[in-house]
Amino acid sequence: MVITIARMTKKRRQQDLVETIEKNPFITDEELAKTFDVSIQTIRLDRMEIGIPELRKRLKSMAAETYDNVRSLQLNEVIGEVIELQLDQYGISILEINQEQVFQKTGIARGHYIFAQANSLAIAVINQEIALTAKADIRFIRPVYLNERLIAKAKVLLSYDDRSEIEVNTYVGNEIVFKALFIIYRSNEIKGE
Amino acid sequence: MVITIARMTKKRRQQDLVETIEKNPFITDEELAKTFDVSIQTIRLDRMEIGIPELRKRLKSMAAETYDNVRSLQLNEVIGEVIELQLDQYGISILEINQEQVFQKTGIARGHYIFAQANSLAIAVINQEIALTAKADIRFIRPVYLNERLIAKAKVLLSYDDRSEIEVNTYVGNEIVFKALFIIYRSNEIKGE
DNA sequence: CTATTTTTAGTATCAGGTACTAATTTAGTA
DNA sequence: TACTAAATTAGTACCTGATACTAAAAATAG
Repeated sequence: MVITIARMTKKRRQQDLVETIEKNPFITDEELAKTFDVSIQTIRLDRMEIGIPELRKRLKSMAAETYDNVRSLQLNEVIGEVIELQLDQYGISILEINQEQVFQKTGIARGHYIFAQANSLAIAVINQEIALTAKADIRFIRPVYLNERLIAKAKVLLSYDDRSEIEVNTYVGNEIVFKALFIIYRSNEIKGE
Repeated sequence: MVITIARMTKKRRQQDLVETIEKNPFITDEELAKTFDVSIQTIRLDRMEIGIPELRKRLKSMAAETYDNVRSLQLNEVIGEVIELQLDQYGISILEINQEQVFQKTGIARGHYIFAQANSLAIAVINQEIALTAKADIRFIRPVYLNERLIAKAKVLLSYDDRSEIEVNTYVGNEIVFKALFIIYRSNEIKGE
């Protein structure tokens, strides 16, 4: 009896291919052939069918993105990853503090990152085209260190016609490290004080 | 009489080469040869001597930058350019709002950039190894738009042993757009509330 | 006017492909 | 079970944008 390892279907392989290349756009056809255990021609046929460009073109367009600054928009939208969101009610986001976000001498996170996480979460919770921070009271309760994972929890306390009051508490584990109270306007015209 | 167009010196050409490639990293050796009116070999010798990698390697490393998030958040070190600084007294910084810092739909600057400018200026004014924001009251007085130039002015109001109170007002022209009051600790141990 | 530097020319080779033809294998079905 | 269609593999010629190298020609300096 010959043991035959069931071959992947074409469809499945192509789906996986997309994922693999997305995950590592630097991979060559040869390497792909090895990982999927098919010939290099199959990989190339797959790429053609799906419409994935060759390695060098992928790199070029990624480089162009860097150059054009197109990409940074995405990155800068929301600081931290929103993992839970009930519009107009509450939201949770996490942010792991990395090298770039700390003072080198102390390894302590720069305050504006912690603020940015809280602020962008608060904005995200407000389900509006236009939502602008008008006022904030904030407390940094204890320093946050490199590699700590910040969990920001936002809760809408009050909602008026034109503005909302949102409380954001940020934790490392169970320990609260930061508190903020935002007043966010959502009318077309922002009213300052 | 033969009119001879003076040939560029090697040194000069190599300087220009660096600049040209920096300005447009997507240029091939062939195109470079044409623009400098030398042979492709000369361009290659030049690149070797200077240590500029070939086009494809340049693109690859640019792509890697995108991928690695090295460029990541521009909320890096100090947000804004500090143009005046009297330690423990006052400071001024300017920040021009660009595409990446605004909401695409409205062209209005995200609040955390404005905060970040103020916060990093306040930290810069405190002449200490360790200076951490403990508390802040902030008001966004009017929205700030794309291409507006923010001028943040920080003034130390009070100084205690372990902390300072700093006021930051941010202007566009003569118009105040943002106000903040920071309490910044400068002892080794930060005391939260 | 020669010695040295600089530049150009040319060839072989490489990576990572495209584009194409043809053969082989596998799977579906009458 | 045999036939057919789909899928896969093999192989070749060619492409771009290079490296690495040798050698010759031209320009410049001493």
